[in-house]
Amino acid sequence: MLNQSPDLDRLFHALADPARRAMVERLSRGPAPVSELARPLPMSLPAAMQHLSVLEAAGLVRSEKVGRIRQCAIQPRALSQAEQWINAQRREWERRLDRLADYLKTLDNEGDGDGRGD
Amino acid sequence: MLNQSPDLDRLFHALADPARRAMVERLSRGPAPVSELARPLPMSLPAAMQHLSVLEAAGLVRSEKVGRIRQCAIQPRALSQAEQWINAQRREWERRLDRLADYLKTLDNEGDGDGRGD
DNA sequence: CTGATACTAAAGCATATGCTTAACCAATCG
DNA sequence: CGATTGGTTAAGCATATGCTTTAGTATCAG
Repeated sequence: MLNQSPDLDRLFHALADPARRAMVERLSRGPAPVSELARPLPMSLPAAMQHLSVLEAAGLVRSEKVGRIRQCAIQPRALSQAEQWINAQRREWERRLDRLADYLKTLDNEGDGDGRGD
Repeated sequence: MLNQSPDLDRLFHALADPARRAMVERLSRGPAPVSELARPLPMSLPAAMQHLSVLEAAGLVRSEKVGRIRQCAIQPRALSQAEQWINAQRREWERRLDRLADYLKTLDNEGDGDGRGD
């Protein structure tokens, strides 16, 4: 029954850390080298690199080495995958609320002594 | 500089596990008792309870004990908080792409010998 | 009452995560 | 050339996570 989705696992896990979200937020404003992503973070450069590799593994960031600096850029598609899952859930419970409303309306039409289905 | 958001931390972390997403997917279709959430999962009931408490801590699920069963229901607001963060990022990089397009257009209007700013 | 059901609480444990420091490599600067 | 900058790798370690089993506590059915 378990709808296995290693993609979503990696994606949400990558977004679950403030340092990694800060990197994504920075990259949403345009490409940047590793050291610029790392500078505002309260940790060593190697630690920041590890966060970056989590983002790359999740497909959220792509990077390319030019000279001795590594330019990083956001990969918008990955983010929309997460959004799609969330939207799917919302559609589902909205559908359910609609059905519930219909049902209550039906009760309202049929019986008139007691409209409470609680 | 780090935009601290323990809410988003908990939220995305809660969604980063297939068992927990399966619970959310089930609850999107309507309320359910703990044991029904746990049944399809390849783990013991206590393990499932721990996942459930992660979902509750993230505000994704609310539960109430009635008699000896605990009824669980999804809490749609939490999900939209995650969605909002994702949307904010998208707006940001779309804005950036727009600015970039404008800039390129400007170059196209001004100079006509060489339109490459690369 | 007795026993089954549904959940809960606690202890223990294997593995994963998130950092650190130290050492290293490659590109650029003086 | 040697020194500096930007990045990378590896080892080590403290803590967190994700389960397990065991042992409960209420609730409800008969």
